[in-house]
Amino acid sequence: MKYRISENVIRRLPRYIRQLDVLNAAGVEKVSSGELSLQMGLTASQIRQDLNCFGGFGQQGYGYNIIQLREGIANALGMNKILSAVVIGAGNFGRALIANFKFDECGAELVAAFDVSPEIVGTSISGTPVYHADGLEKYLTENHVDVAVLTLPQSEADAMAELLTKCGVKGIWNFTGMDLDFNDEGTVVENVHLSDSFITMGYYLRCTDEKEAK
Amino acid sequence: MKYRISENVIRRLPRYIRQLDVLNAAGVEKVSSGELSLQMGLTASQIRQDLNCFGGFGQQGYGYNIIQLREGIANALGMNKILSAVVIGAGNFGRALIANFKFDECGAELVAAFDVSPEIVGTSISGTPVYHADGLEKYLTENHVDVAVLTLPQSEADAMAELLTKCGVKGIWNFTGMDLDFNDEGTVVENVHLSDSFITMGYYLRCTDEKEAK
DNA sequence: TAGATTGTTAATCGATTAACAATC
DNA sequence: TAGATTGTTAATCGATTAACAATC
Repeated sequence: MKYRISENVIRRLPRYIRQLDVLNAAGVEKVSSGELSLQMGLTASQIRQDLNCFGGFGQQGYGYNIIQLREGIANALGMNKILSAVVIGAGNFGRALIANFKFDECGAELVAAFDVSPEIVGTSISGTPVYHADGLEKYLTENHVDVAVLTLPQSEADAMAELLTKCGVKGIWNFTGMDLDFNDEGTVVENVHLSDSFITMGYYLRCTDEKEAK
Repeated sequence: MKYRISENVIRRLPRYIRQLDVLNAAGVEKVSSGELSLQMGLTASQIRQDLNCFGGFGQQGYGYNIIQLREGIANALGMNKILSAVVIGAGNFGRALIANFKFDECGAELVAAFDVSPEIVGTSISGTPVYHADGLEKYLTENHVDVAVLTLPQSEADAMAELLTKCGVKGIWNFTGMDLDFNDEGTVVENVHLSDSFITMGYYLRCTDEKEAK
């Protein structure tokens, strides 16, 4: 870590990892910033700048070794330090994440889910036990949990966020559709707004249509 | 539309809409850029710049009328022109979107879902009929579909994307976790990478921890 | 009118791109 | 060595912020 790395750079790092994984799976061993730039739609300059925020992953005249670079970026992101995670709210969306989201590929381990519905409390989803939300506080004091995935109704989001921070949860992956802001605390909140994503797509889509209509 | 509006601005517009909805629900009638800036963690300057990409929504000495501004932004985003959408792949994730995603609040209407699993083909999920994927091409030629929500395995993503563009689908909301790039076509692709979001959160989380450890 | 707040221009800041010397 | 490509500095570009005149 040189000095402050901009959020733009950080948010590009997972993309590099994905592309490197694709190349690696294809049996490629090395890649140059020029090649990567074509594959990813970035400039070679930007790629070299980004990667140099961390350290000399490359080698002049050769390029970047894919496995080494992949590992370097993952380390820079801290992905080698596994985070424990719980899902709170096992509705449609929560269950989809439990069943399909690759926590392990993101440097995390899903250890439990919590809900209030008697139909699923006590069951397990894809190997993850579902406990009653009443026992959450006790669970959090007895087990170290880094991240909570919030997939419950907005009406309960604020109270839950408070409980979580109180119990030492340091990250909230927030799917409630309602921004949670803890500006001055040590809690990291990642607000996911799928609707924003859809609406933005709609905007560009309608733009394109207009252009074509002319 | 003045000239080219930057993507940064466009991606902030849905956030404004959300905040305005919160204020409106609370019975508030007007808001100033200064108030909004505090609520949203932006600068008042930036808010005024953003809103002026479109037109004089505000009134000097008064601020912005919430309902009017809300409508103005929605119009700028084209949300009044309803898009028809289909979900392709009704696995856990697809079903969660069908059941829970508010297409109508995003200027769209979900008209059908497609899958191959005999257990769900022929059923309907939250009022959305699920058809067999074999009939997709025919369906698309007979019904105008603007947007396809892609929630199927990566292995099928490329072929499906090709079919969709061939049949005139203009937007792909891509949840496959694999980037689809149609640089030089009229198709708009919005790649959603939940893993990128999680990994980024993890990075900031671990940073915070390190700082606190000192 | 006086006060408030916008719309808009100018200044600053940061991010991206270009260039090139270092070096494998 | 000659060629390729990085690491890094300098130049450019765009986005954010500050300032203030216009005006409700």
